Parts: sequence; C-alpha cells; structure tokens
Amino acid sequence: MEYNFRDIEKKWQQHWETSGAYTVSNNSTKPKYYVLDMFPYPSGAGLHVGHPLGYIASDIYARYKRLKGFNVLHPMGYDAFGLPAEQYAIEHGIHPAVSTEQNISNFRRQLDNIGLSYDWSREVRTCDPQYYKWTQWIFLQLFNSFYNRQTNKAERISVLIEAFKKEGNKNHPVPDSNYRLPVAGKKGNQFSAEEWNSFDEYTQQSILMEYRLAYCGYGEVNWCEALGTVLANDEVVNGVSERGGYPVVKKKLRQWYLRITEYADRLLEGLERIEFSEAMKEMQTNWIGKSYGAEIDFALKGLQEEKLRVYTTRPDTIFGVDFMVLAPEHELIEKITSPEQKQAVENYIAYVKSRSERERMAEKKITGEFTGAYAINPFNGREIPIWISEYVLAGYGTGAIMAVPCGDERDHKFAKHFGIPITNIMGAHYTGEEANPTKDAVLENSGFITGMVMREAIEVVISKLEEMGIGVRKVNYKMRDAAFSRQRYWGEPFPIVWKQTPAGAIAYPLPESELPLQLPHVDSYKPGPEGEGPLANITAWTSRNLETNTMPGYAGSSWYFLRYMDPKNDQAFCSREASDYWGQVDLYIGGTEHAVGHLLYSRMWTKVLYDLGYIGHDEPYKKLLNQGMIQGSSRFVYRLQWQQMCKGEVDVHAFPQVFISKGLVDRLEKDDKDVQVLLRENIDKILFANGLTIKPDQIVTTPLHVDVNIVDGVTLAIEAFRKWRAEFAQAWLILEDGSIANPNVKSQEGAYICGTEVEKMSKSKFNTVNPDDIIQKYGADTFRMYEMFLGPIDQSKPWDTHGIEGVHRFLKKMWRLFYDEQKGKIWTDEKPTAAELKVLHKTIRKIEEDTERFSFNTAVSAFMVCVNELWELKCHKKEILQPLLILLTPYAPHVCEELWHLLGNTSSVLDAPWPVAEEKYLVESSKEYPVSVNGKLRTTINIALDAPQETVEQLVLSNEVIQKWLGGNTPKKIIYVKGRMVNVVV
RNA sequence: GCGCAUGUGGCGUAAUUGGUAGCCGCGCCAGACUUAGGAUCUGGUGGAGCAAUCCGUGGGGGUUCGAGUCCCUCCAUGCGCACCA
Repeated sequence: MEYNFRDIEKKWQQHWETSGAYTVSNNSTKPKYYVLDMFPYPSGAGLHVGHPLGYIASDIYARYKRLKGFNVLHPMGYDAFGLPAEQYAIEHGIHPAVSTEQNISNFRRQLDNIGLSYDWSREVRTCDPQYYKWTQWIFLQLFNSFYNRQTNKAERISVLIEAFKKEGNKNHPVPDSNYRLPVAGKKGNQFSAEEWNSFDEYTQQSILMEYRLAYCGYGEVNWCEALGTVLANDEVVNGVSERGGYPVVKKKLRQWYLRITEYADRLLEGLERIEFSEAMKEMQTNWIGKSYGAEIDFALKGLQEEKLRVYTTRPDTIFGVDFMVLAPEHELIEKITSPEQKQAVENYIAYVKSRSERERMAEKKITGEFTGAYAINPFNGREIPIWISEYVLAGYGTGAIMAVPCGDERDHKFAKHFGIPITNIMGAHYTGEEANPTKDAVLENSGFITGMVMREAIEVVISKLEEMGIGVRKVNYKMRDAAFSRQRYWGEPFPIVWKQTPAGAIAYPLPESELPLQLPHVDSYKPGPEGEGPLANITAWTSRNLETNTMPGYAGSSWYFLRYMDPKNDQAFCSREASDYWGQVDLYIGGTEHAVGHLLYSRMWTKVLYDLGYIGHDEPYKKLLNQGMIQGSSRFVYRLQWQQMCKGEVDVHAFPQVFISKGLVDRLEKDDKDVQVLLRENIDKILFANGLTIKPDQIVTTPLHVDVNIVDGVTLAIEAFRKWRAEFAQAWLILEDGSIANPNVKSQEGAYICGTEVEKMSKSKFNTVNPDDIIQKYGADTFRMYEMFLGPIDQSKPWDTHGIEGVHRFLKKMWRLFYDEQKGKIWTDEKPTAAELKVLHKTIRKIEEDTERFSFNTAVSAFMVCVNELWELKCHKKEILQPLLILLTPYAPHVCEELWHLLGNTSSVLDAPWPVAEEKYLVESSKEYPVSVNGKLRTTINIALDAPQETVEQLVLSNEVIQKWLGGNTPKKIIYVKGRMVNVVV
C-alpha cells in the first residue's frame, strides 16, 4: 500500500467540505483566536507559488490553535473592487463584475487545492452590494463625525452643531488654521454663536465640511492622466503610479478626503500597544512624520500689515538665519516682491510649474530667486533677504522657512550656490565646508542665548517668542489627509447627493434606508466631463445629483476583518456582540507592501468606530507577521542577432533561430579566441545546412526570457523548448560542450545551459510557477511543507522547485512507518521503548516551540529528524505514531487524516487532543560534555549531570587528552557550566 | 543622502539565553537491489593534510575563560524614506 497522495487529498478535501469541518461558530465555550490573511485582489493571472506562503503559514497556525483547544476564526474573502478589472474592461469590453467573478472562482479553486482551512461560509467580497452597503454606511459615519480635540476622539457632527449654536467655534477651532470663512469682509476663521446662527445654509455646511472626518474639498492631488484618476500618496511611487507606472502630476481638483491627520497622534501612540515588527512601526512612524518646533512671525521691511510666518524645529538657531525661503506657491510672494525682481520671480515660478514631480526628484539642481524683500530678525533687527525656491514645499509647515546655512545641509548648499554670506553661530563646530546639524554645540554670536547648549536654547527661545507674542510652539506632521475619491467606475459609489443652492453646491448624505446605493450598469468606461468618472455619463445618476466619484480600493479593505465576524448581518456592519466576542485579530499575516496604506487606514477606521461606540477595541490587529516575498528565478536563452551581425543587409526571416549556451556566451564576452573560432565554425555549419552562405562580421546575442517550467535547474529541455513557441520549432542550439543540436535530428548528447536571474515573479518574465502544477505532481501536503521549509517565513527568497523532492521523500518515508509497499500494514500495538518515547516527546516539545514562534522551517526539519530517528529505531508502534500524526496535522492535514483513520480512529484528526510533552521521558542522567583547553575544544567526556565542580575537575584533569594539552602545567582555573561545557584555562 | 535589515559549505538553511559551528534538505560521491530508472535503501560529503593537526560564520580591531551571537570600524547586498525645515 503506497502513499497515494492524489486520491487521499481529493477524498479528504471533499469530506471536510461536506462535513462542514471548517465552519466556525460565534458561540463557544472555548477561548477565541482570530487568524487573518490579507485578502487578495483577484487578478486575472491567478495565484503563483509566491502568494500562498502567507496563507499556508496562517493555516498552519490556525489549525495548530484549533488542536490546542481554541475556537479559531480563519476566514477568507476578496478585495474585489479596483483598477485592473476596469482597465481589463476597457481593453476587452468585459464587465468588471463578470471578469471579477471569473477570477474569484479561479482563485477559489486554487486555494482549495492547497487544503486551507477557511470557513468559506463567512466569505466577503468588497464588490458585493450586501458588503459595500456597510462600507457606505461607515463612510456616512465618517461624514457625520468630527474630531473633538478636547475629548480626543471622534464625535457626532450634531455635537459640534450644538456647540456652534451656543458658543460659536471658540472651543473647536477650524482644523486647518489657514482656512478663511466664506463670509465677505470676515477676517480669520473664528465665529460667534450669533454669527453661526445668522449664516445661511451654504455657509454653515461649508464650515462643517472643514470638520468632517470624511470631507470634500479642493486640493492638490496626484492626478494620473493615463489611469484617468486621482491617487493617494501611498499609491504613487517615485513620481509614477504604483499600478502601471504611469506619470503622475499635481492637479487642483475637487476631492473627497479622510481627515486621518487628526488621528496622527493616536496612530503613533497605538503602535506602542501592538506587535508589529520594528521595521513596520518605523515605516508608519516616518510616514506620520511628527516633528516638534515653533512657528515664528517675522516682520517685513517696509510692510507693516503683513507678517512672514515660518516653521522651524530649531528656534535655537535664530541668530544664524541668513535668508528666508518661500515655496514658489506661497501667497505672500506677490505682495512682497520688489519691482526690480518682479520679472525674475515670475520667470522662476513659470519654470517651477513647467517641471514635473519626476523631473524634480530626478535632478537635484539648486534653483531659486531673490524677491527683493527683507524680513527683520526680531532679536537683533538684522535684515534678512527673502528668496523663493522649489526646495521648500508649500504643503508642509507654513510653506516658508528660516534658512540657517551653518546648521542645515540644504540651506548651506543654497547659500554657497547663490553666494549668500554665512553666519557662524557654533564656533569650531562649523568648518565652513559643510553644515553641522548638531544640537550639542555651544552657541556663539547669538545675543541673549550665547553660551548656551543648542539643545537647551530651543526651549528658551520658544518661551521668549511666546512672551513677545511673535511665535508659538507647534507640532507638525508629514502625513497629509488621505485622498478618498477616484474618478473611476469599479468602486463603491458615495452615498452623497449634491444640492444646488445659489451660493454653491452642498453635499448631503443619503438616508441609511437607501443603502446600498448600487453601482449602476454602464456600457462605457470612458471618463466623464471635467475629470469626472464614468458615472458622470449616466443620466439616471446625474439627474439625481449623485456624487460621480467612487471610493478608492482601500475603502472596502479598511474594515473587512470586522465583517467576517458577522458576515450575514443585514441590520449592522457587525453586531456589537460578535465584535466583542472576536475582538482584535490575534494574528494578521501579509506582505510589507501595505505598511503605510491599508494598515494605516484600517487602524484609523477602527479608531473611529471605537470612538463612536460601535466596537470595543481601538486597534484592529494584535500581532502582525510579515511574510517575505517569493521571487521568481528567471531563465534566459541567448539568441543570435542576425540583424546586428550582418549589418541589416539581409532578410532576417530567412535565417534560422540559433541559441548559444550560457557558458559559451560568457566566454565570448571575455574575448575567448577558442570560443570565437568554435562558434564561427558552428554558425557556418548551421548557415550551410540552411542553404545560406553569408559570413557574419561579429557574434552578437540577446538574452530572452524562457519559461522556467521547461528548464530543469539550468538545463534547457530542448524538445519542450521547440514546442514552447512556434518560432522556435526549428531552432538550432549550440550546446555547452560546443556541439550542435539540429532540429531535424532527434537525439543528441550535451546540454544547453540557461542564464539565471532573480526577479519579481510575473507572467511577462515567464518565471511564474503555478501551485496547481506543483500540487498535481507532489500533492498539497508536500507543497505546504516545502513552502515552509524554504526558510524563515519573513525572509524573501527565490522559488526553487528542486528541493521539493526532499520534503516529498519525507512524507513517503513517514507513510512507510505505517505501511509497507509489499507487506501492507506494519504498524503495531506494541508498547514503546524509552528511546522511542524520548524521540516522540522531544518532537512534541520542539514542534510546539517552533510553531508558537512561527519558525515553521525548523519545525519541518524537526519532523524529518523525528521520522529519521524512528526509522532507525524501526519503530512502527501506534502509541508513538498516532501522537506524531496530530503534531503533523497543521502542516500536512490530508495524509494525517488518512493515516489517522487507517489507525482505526473514526473522528477527525482536526479535533484530536494535542499531545503533551512529558518531562519524564526527556530527563537524562549524564551528558557528553565538550571539554576545551583555553577555549579550544579538545575532547568530550561523559559526566553525570548532577556532578559537583570537584568531581568534574578530577575527571577532566585525569583525562589523557587533556593531560596531553596541559603538558604538565597546572591549570589556572576550570570553568564548568552545568549542562553546557567545561573549559580548562592554562 | 538618511534610516533599517542581512552577510555561515556548491545551494536553501540550522545553532530560543555568549558555551561542541554546519542540524534538516538539495546537490554531489561511493555502494546495494534492479532489464532499467529522475524509484528505494546503505554509507560519505566545510577547506587543507597520509596523519597528528591546522584553518574556517563578509574584512579589520576589541570585550571575554569562551564570540556566528556583544561592542567599534570598514565593505557588500536588500528594503524603506527621500528636499518634511
């Protein structure tokens, strides 16, 4: 009876499905545990072997926890709205709903193949109206809430309105301090109760919009023309779109935003309470980018009514300010520029506008222009020239800085470039060569703070500024509010109706009873007028004055982990009862690519829902585990380039396809004369065989990606290669040994060696490996264990199919502990020996430890060690083998369930009692101690574990080998670490 | 440029706390059973040397009885951020 994994896996997968083995209840006396995968976007390409790495890890952990007696929630779903489906629709005319449905069923089939223990009755799809009804509902909660800075949490907008009616906004200043009330003749942004009550509806609603957690406003956004939509900051990488790599430009557009900046501090603080990797926490911390400093108002020379407000983290350097720099967009520029400089400044601004984000990032030229204006240093009255330059960003701080060249690298370069004199306020700490950003220097040339250490002067200066009324302490964040609308079709519609008033349009929420606001069917995905989405083309939509934007991809994924808890609820997004029972996700597994996107947004949504009292916890994930990426290992063949070789004088199509083996290509590149001669002879032969007589000038090859699946290691399967592409059917190959593989002659000796490179796994590089193929060949259990065996879960590594044999052999070997091919059943009911019990209990302990710390690779290795040792002991005893099956169940569930039943069990191994490692089988009385002399290992001596120091010293000193190394000297001391080692110091 | 992480046999890796470096697997070598095997089994496999032994965890230095592990420094690779004042 042999290990027939195909039948076994099919049988149990069906059985588990029909018996509902993975269905989880919200009512259980067992403790709960929630294991979650980052749900996938169901792309048309399907899964490759890289995707399941995290799914397998989470599945092992979920199954392990279940065996340990937990009620485990382990759900799966699809992040099904998004750009690619819509792009596909534009190109192929297939409705996104249709292609998404197809992709999902393909994903599901692939996932099922792996034997993952998901409770599919809880599946969610973000594009399902029953799901996005609640995404829209949560959006309305965001829209109807504001962040109360006094109580430090989100509250109903009605609370704010009540406050405005009674006291104006003196206790709730506008979040954006630069906001100006849309009231004629009104300066500043404060209003009284009377004023509020006198405002018209439009004014009131416009003001409220400034407070809402989801709001609509005009702003600079990342506009991607090719995709026809706006993108969030985290969706733009190096100035191009993350998806597709299209150019992105800054554009002013009406957009919806999430006021995530109000949560900056709580998002930072929350990081201290959750288990994310340090790297992940740091990425979020950097993204939030909190900095402490001061805003300082500088008087302007000859301009009484205006002030120049700058933001600095280094008020201590105020005596070192040699110039000011404004962002080119700064509103003060127009007012302060001198007539002489007007033209130059205008030219400069035009130049800045002409440059794309990408150009700015690529070339770091120092550019700028003098405005002709001067600010006044409040402490010594010094006149400070005001410049403009693109290195100062309009969107951060006040869009203006005080430049201190001796302390800041950029300011220093700017000063040197434009010949601005530099004041040294830190003596020997500044060399004149480069800026020194230290805070530890003693200040010089600094008026009332001269002699102070910079670090301490910061506080002194801020206090002084506040006293003088020209400065305030200020905290700034790099993080911006998140752009929350897309000018696209395939996303959640906003439940918003626009009401036209004479003063302007007002956004009103749709009543909850009208949710879900269903996405209408469209025939065309073309953008609407004026940068609006395809919904703007639908009259049934626009006639109701509905919002035409849709929500971004991260809307649905910001709360899906809650829906799994109560997926069928049509009264609420998730009942409080369900969310209180399941609480936080105990273990969340996924890639690092969502560090600042999804993980930040979902943390914010959770905090809002918590503030509003809908859930009882304010961090969604207790522990995050990042799996590494499995890269592709690409293979290359090297094709002769006739065009270059024959200077274009020939018809390329007349030439045969000729490929040269990697080793020869390498030697050719090193100008190896022998290889050149060899190749020329071979090429002549091939040309002759094809009836051609041309002599090429030089030998040129181009590497081409070749499908990894037709390469064994680095050796090309030549027949498969000829079949792979019609154009290669008649290919000639010059093999590694210099011989020729002729397409018309069947068998040949010698091998064609391919080049290799590690790259991202992708269809276009022909380096994807489909898990279906691996599972077909080796089975799901082997596949699962092999993915884990590859290395630590958090490490990235290239896929290599080769080592899988070892894991497969292990499973076959384990099977043979139970059943022999000839003899059949060989397991027995005999009593185990001490040695066998020791092997088992050692393994129990090791597997438990390794699984708990997510060290799955060492756990697989421990299983191999265990089976090897039992094999050596010729142990076929049920009492040993049965507990081993339980241990292995999380890793290789199918084979374990089969053997479990063959041992005579009638219930499922999925709920078997986890064995307990018993110390009594593991205790040892003595140990083979390593004994070293001066730290160098010389011998080992068997010593009783409870031996005292004197006995050990005697034993060691009487040892022949040690005596030899002592050479008659008396040791200075003997170090004896009980249970570890002995070291003799001479 | 700044920040973080990682460097161990031919390869993937192991060594939970400073305590026998190389477990497990791939590959390779030898043998057994076979008509045959890319099946299975047995043994070997860091380098040098007949051996005793010596050398070995990216390079250099340090702490320690003892360092892959701790500290300093340099190098390489990967990831993240990139004018955030």
